[in-house]
Amino acid sequence: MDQALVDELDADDEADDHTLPDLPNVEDYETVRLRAAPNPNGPWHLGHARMPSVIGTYTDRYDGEFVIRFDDTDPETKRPDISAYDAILEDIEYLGFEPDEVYRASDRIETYYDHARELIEMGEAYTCDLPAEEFSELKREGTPSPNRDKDPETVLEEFEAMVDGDYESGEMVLRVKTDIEHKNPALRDWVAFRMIDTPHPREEAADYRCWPMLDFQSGVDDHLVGITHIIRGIDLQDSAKRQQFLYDYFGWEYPEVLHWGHVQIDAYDIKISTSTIKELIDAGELDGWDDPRAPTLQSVRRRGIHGEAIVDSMIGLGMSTTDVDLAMSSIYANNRDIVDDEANRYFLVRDGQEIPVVGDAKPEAGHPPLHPNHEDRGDREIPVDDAVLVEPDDIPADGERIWLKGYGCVRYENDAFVATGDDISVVRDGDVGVIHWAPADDTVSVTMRTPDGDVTGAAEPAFADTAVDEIVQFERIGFVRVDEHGEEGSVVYYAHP
RNA sequence: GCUCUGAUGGUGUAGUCCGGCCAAUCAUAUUACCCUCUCACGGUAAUGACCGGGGUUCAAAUCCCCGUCGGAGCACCA
Repeated sequence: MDQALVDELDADDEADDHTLPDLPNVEDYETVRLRAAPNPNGPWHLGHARMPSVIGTYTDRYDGEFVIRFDDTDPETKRPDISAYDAILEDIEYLGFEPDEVYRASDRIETYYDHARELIEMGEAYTCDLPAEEFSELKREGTPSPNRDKDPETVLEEFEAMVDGDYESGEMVLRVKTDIEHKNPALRDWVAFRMIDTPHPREEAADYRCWPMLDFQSGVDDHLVGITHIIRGIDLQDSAKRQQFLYDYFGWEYPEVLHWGHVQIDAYDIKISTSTIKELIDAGELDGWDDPRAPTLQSVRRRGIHGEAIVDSMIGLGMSTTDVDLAMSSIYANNRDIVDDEANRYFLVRDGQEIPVVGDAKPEAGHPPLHPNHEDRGDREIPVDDAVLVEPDDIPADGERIWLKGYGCVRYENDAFVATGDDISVVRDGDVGVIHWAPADDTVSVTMRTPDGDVTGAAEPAFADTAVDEIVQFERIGFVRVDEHGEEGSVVYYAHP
């Protein structure tokens, strides 16, 4: 490799490195450790890809470590879906990252209990049996709960009763003492543990009734697991401030923390939320998480979009705290970059109209190339017997010529194509348009599943040679992923133009 | 009501900390043209933005103030 090329590559690397801002104070830590903390309530939608994309990119940059922690501490309202744990890990793998460690909060309940006990002994937490609305009222006016001054022994006793499941849901909580007059009401004496009657779906955790809230669980874990930088959404803006009280009591250093806004994706009719998608699947309006109409990672994966294309787009969003709209066209452009060179070309005729081909100048077959930029890959062979299929919109006016790509020029006369014998110069001169086509016989029937619904068509015979999982381009239509070659025909998933 | 937080073209982003090199970067999008037996790829060009108003300054996207608009939290959700 010559020096100029090396320099150029280095320059490229550098440019890539700086698409995301540097993390703060990385030099203060031996190893940068980042975590994604998903709630496993379903497979991921497109928006979820941002966290692993950014974290994975940072871990690569700093040679750090990537931790996944399932924050599955609400068996009821955010009930985990038992199959989602693996589905999410697969989604991460699809995006091209491999977590160094995987935790489940529901495995670590005893640890949270231990820290709660410690906190109680320090006198910094109290059990509170006030109904939620009543406490909320007091909090608004900055009045402490009457339970706030209980002595630690009583608190500990009552907390152990919580742990033992002696209370019903709603009867008792453990609150962290913060500052009941804090100017930000969101920080006043927040709940650390509450009772939940519904058993956790994971067998290992099914016996617990006393569950930590996110701010407690996540705060304790981030420290214990050695997270150096926390990246999270603006919905958790106040979390760090809440958890800071905990860190102060325990004498811990709070990790660096960054926030970002929400991501919306254009181009989908469906609302991008796990629960909405789940409802649509349950109602039978979507075939599953990988339905091409679903805004999920499983869906775009099946459509042949590389995880890398998604990661690139996510990185392009940067780290701003404002809400952002991600255009699918950005993902498509990235993907086209990746697949165009490799994707061989084929013809698919949708809604084909059969038109006889006549004339002495009629070739026996068409031979379009597999790839216009790679002659070495050779040609396809499309035999023509008596007729071809073309798309209705492509049929020229009576008396006009059209070029059947890879085959030759024909004139449309009396509902038939008459071979003219013209050479390619008629196309180069701009007199004649070029269209794709298929033979009338021997085609492969194809169902193309798209985000806008299914389309059927007939593909040229050579399409049968493609492999399942291969990305090909149907000329003048777009890129598709071959999903299945079945008895009834083939199924492809449409990626993008 | 209280508390955070933000605002650069259609979209995303750089620049904002440390004012001048910013008549504002890059990508995407759209539109033309070139290339081409695809409406792909590649190439060229065009389009298009500093939320508003004051102030400080020789000089403001950048600093200050006031508005406007947006997002978030004040859950026994994550």
